[in-house]
This record gives sequence, C-alpha cells and structure tokens, in this order.
Amino acid sequence: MGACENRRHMTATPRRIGSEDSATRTALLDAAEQLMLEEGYAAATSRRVAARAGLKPQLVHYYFRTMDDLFLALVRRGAERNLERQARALASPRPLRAFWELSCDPSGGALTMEFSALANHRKAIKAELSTYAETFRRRQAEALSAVFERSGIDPEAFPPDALLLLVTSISQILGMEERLGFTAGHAEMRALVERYLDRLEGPAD
Amino acid sequence: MGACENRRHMTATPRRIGSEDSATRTALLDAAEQLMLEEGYAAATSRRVAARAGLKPQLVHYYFRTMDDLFLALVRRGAERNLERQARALASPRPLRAFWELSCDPSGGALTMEFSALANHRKAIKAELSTYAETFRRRQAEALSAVFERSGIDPEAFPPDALLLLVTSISQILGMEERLGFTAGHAEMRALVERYLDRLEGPAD
DNA sequence: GTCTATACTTCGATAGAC
DNA sequence: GTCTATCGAAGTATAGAC
Repeated sequence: MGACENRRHMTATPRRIGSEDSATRTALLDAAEQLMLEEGYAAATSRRVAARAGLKPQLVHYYFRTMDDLFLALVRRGAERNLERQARALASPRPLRAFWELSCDPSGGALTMEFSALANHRKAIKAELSTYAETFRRRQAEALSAVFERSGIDPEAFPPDALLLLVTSISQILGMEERLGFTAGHAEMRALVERYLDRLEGPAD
Repeated sequence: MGACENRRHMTATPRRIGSEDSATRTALLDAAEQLMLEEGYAAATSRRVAARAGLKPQLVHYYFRTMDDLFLALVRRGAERNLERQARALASPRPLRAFWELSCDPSGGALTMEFSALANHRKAIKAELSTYAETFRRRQAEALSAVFERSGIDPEAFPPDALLLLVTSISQILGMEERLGFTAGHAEMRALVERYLDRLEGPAD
C-alpha cells in the first residue's frame, strides 16, 4: 500500500514513515481507539495516544504523519473489521437476526458515532466514512434480497433499503440513548423487533 | 483540555460574572452555536467563539466562568427553545405529523448530535442532556396517549414509548446520514412514514 | 525504530487597570 | 463591562542523534 513512493524525489528532506505491519503502529491505533471510546475523539491527541501506549508522542508522527492520517487509518481498520463481521452475520442461517445483533453491539456503535462527529469538520474522514457506508449498505441489500426471495416476501411491500435503514436507525439510537443513560421505551422497542424477526426468520435459538 | 474541574465552591474571592440578559452574552452563545454547527464542538474554543462574535476571549470567561458553563448554557437555551416548539407541534391538529416534521428539522438534529458527542467526556453535559431527554419524551408520551384515545387505538398493540422512539430514531438517522451525504433508502423510508401517518391522522394538507 | 530537543501555536483561565 | 497583560499546560509537528 505504498501511498507515496516517490516522495524521495520531492523535497530536500524526505520524512521517514513507519511500516504498516509494525507492532508499535498497531499499539498506537489501539490506544487511539480506546481513548475515543472512553472520552471522545477530542481526547485522542498525539500526546495522550502515545502515553496510553507507553510510547513517546513523536512516534505518532513517525507512523502517521499527521493526526488526520491516524484517524483515517483507524476508520479503515474498523471498517474492514466490521465488513468481515457483517459478512459472517449475513451468511449465517438467520441473517436478519444476526445483522440486528451485530448492529446492537455497543462497541461498534460508539466508535461509529465518534467518527460521524469527527466527520463534521474533517472532510477526509467524511469522504472515507460515506464510501464505506455505501459498501456496507450494498452488501446488506444483496443479502436481504436473498432472504426475501427465500421467504417469498414481495420487495415492493417493504423496500429492502428502507428495512435496512429501519434496523440501523433503531439499533443506533438505542445505543446512543443508552450511552446517555436514557432508556425510556427501549425494552418495548426491543420486544417489537424480536417479534418482527420471529415472523421473518423464526424464533431465536 | 480541562485541567481544573471542580473549583466552583473553593475560593474566598468570588469572581465577577456577567448578567444573563446581556446582549454580549447572547452574542457569545450565538457564536458558539454557529461554530459547533459548522465545525463541530472542538471548534468552539474561547478564542474562536470570541473572535466570531467580534469580542475579546476574556469576555467568555466573564460571562461563563468556564467553557463547561458556556456549553451548559447552550444546551439549556437550545432545549428550552425546542421544548416550546415541541409543545406547539403536539398541540396542533395533527400532532404526530407535526412531531415528525419537527424531528426532521436538520438544524436541531446537527446540534443534538454535537452535544451527544460532547457528553461523552463532559459529565455535566451528559447529565443535563439526559434530564432534558426525559422531559421531551414525557411530554411526547402524554400527547400521544391523547391521540391514541381519540383514535381508539389500543396502546397495548403499539406501546406509545416505542412508537416515539421509532419516530425519533428514523428522523435522527436520516438527518445524520444526509449530513454525511449518504441517502440510500431515504426516499422509500420517508414514503413509508408518510403512509403510516396518513393511516393514523389522515392525509397532510 | 526510538530517542532528545525543540519550534511554534493554541488552549483555558486569571489579575488588575480603565 | 471591557480592556491589556500574562500564566502554565497542552496541542501538532519537525530535525537530528543514537
């Protein structure tokens, strides 16, 4: 993934950059992720990320030239991981239920929310997030079409994209509100979703 | 970021503080709100807020002792405004539709999201947000119960709290995704909501 | 690959003059 | 009520030694 092979010939002082498979680099990404989850994206500064990883702040700039690059790498790592998890969920015997449970995973939702907030004022992040969102949704839609076909459901009656949007909306907001310590109507909502999933795919194990 | 948190009741020298109905104070709140909407909460620093309002940074600390106090004042002002807007919507002839349209208002959603992100690492904000959320939801539920009674709908069939959560979820996520420039399934979702509202309250004007 | 040292910017916050 | 002046802490980022 050599992004800038020919930098060597650009300036008088070609900055060095750490390799992508370094354990130190991974430790920095892990530390940044933890900080974002615990205290929000504003807490993921070069000094604090390094401190959390037990390293010197300058290493952040050695492995990621700028903080923006670090955030981008974090988005990509998280998205690729979740694409794999989503693929496994959608390939399971009850794809809709598995997708619902994956969407409800609190750790994923919290990070997504932080990145969405970050995207408001970092356009590189915004671009990365929305292209990934498209990929996620497209693969979901493909899987859902297959489910509809197997179940003999008419896609006209409930457009697959709308159903996916609905599931995503509910799980995201449940997560957000619970993080704020606010749970009015949550139990009823979850029960409603369960009933609907039962109707489509049969009861859970 | 915030080095000294809870000094409020410590010292013998009571710092001066500006009055709540000052035009300057309002200008600072407006500037902070603009910055949060345009560039995210991290952009609302004392210096930048003051610059946007054409004032000196020290005035921020004169009117709001700390940045936390400024954010809290901003949450309160926004929440009180929206409580009034919500009251008007819920008192209209078609309360559900009016509530849906209010929830879809893009300006409100963006600010709410910034504050939710802020709440992750400012516990005073988190507390304020969740008590306000409770108030909003309670008043919604009261209005919805009245609608159900008038329409002869059985609240057991669709718990009011869950329905409110559903409307909130959909409108929030639609807004979030649109801000990211991502709109797959949005038109279908809106059409679906419209159909449902028609069934409950009759078609729009 | 990691370190020391450092440059420069911006942050929140306060004291005290006017 | 607003100003000048200032503090110390923390931020991003770079150069160069080891």
